[in-house]
Amino acid sequence: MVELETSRLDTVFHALGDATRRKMLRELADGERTVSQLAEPFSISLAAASKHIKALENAGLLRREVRGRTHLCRLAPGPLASAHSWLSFYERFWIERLDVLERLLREEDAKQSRKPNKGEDR
Amino acid sequence: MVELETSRLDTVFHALGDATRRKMLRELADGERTVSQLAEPFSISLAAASKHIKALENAGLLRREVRGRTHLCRLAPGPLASAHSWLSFYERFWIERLDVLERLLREEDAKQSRKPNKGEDR
DNA sequence: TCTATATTCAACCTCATGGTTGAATTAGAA
DNA sequence: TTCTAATTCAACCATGAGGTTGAATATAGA
Repeated sequence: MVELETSRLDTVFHALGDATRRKMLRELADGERTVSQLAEPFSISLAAASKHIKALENAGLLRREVRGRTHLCRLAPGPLASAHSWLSFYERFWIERLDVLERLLREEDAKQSRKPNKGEDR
Repeated sequence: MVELETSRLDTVFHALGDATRRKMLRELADGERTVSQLAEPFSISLAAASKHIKALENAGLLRREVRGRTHLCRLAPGPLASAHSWLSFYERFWIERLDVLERLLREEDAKQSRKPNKGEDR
């Protein structure tokens, strides 16, 4: 039970580490899709697409409702929120870097305005 | 050149899809570490740890500075920001769900306060 | 210069992944 | 009932990932 969270993040990030699956998620963001609709944009077999969909389902990123012979898939955003919040821990690092960048630009700016305008009209 | 961004996300999410590497990043969040320092908490060979570190480096998540015979590693947050912002696109979906949850709880609450206090003193 | 330390390299093993194809399953439609 | 459509299953293949061990490389220190 202790490592359940960890392994969930494993499967989520693993699922996201494939462009095909990310595109499928993007598609699901626009609404429900059947398996064949999700497979259509890709030049892979239906069986391959079915495996990708199962990977998303295992990661908890997709829920399916079987309606007769078609499977209706929809986005399940929970694990995306988890991944997002995992990443948020590191937010201070990139914000810090943006701050440094901004400071440097400001200094450049100050230096420029102290100099006589050199070759720029307007 | 077109698919360069996509493949970068591939390697980033792939790198994050392994608990060992995530723990290494977490360690780097506390400061610079050498290769052996990063490897120390894990019961794997140094060569294996070296491969993990290379995976992080390939994903752009880690920069290394060779200082004599030791390699100083530090966190490179840029790709984390990219992954974070990729996920942010889906933010509305989980926020939506939280809103629904909140509404349901509020309704439950209202129902409760309309009822006579049933078995709760205070 | 010699030795010990930090790290990578190369070769190898095992298992998972992503793909294929053809058959099986299940449900709509005729 | 029979045909067709939607999907999965099973078997297979090639490749890559993560692990090992032992040798190679390069630098620090005596």
